[in-house]
Amino acid sequence: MTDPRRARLYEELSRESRRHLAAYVLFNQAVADHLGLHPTDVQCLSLLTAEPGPFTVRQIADMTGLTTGSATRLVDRLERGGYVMRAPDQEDRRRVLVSPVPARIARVTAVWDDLGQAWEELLGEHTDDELEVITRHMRRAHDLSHAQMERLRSRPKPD
Amino acid sequence: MTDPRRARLYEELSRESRRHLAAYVLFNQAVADHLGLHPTDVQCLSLLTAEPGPFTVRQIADMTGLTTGSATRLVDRLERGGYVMRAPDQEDRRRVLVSPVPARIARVTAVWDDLGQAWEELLGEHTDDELEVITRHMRRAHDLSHAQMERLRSRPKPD
DNA sequence: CCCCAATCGCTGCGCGGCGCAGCAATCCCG
DNA sequence: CGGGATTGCTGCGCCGCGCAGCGATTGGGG
Repeated sequence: MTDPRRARLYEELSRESRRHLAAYVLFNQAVADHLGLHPTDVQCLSLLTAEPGPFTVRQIADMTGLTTGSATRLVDRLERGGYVMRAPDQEDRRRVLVSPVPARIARVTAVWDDLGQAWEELLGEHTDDELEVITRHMRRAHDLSHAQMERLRSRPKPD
Repeated sequence: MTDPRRARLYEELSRESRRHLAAYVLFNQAVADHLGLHPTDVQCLSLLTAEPGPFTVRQIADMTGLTTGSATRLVDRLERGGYVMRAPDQEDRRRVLVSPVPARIARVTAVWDDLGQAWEELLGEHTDDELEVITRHMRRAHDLSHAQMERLRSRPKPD
């Protein structure tokens, strides 16, 4: 059951995961400082560009974990900065479709691409199989985090 | 050079990484809400428990990316909540050593351990080699993020 | 031995992101 | 056609955060 070697592997992965995530938070903050934005804004742009298609304000709120009110303010900032555009949805006139502005977004992706090369060097040392293993783990970790988060939200708080 | 299959693997890993990181941020926030803390506080506790030994306020500031002033306030909150203890450093009386309070920290780790089981199930489907691949990737990604962050900080801002 | 620069942690101050509650507009369904 | 649900927006207050400055302490150079 508790193979000490496996336990050690788990422990180490846990540790590295925390450090990795902490580093990401710091890195995200550095990018935000560099661009004169807020970490939330950069995070939002990352999500907007990760998947295609315009998003509604509500979708952005759900993705970032803020309320619709704060999401409105977030889109306000991004729109004022020229990073996104608002457009009314003809199908449902209550909705507002938010689309990234490629020309402006390029300033952000330029920072990412700058590291992209270093990233590719890092990934280049992996075989196809290894990359798939990592990717699969990411996806499953994402699904698990998501499920646990929802479970956590629908549970009575201690205190 | 640009093997389309490799390019697709990179693309997919990039996408999953973003989603994974976004999910972590949301999950971290959910944990914070659940405990009545702030995401920063939870993040700090995660780092405090990831590595042993007391930390100075400055170390905490560096780890979390905030200023020493904000780190002081952070430690204030954690101390008021009973999660950490302050202790003067005899060797250097300017410093203050911050140590986690295990009994109180247990409330946080309890939340994590609750998912720990699901995590082990997830990890259990991997072979030892695969786990090492993932761990190694995490570590190298951490190192790269850290290096890129420092490079980003010591560079002139656009605008 | 003393003096001065550097470091550490703490504290007012103001900014601004955020949640909350309420709003009008719009859609959906009976 | 009417009532409830949904969407996005807006005051309001809270509070985390960076900034600048403070005293205390340390280490090093003259």
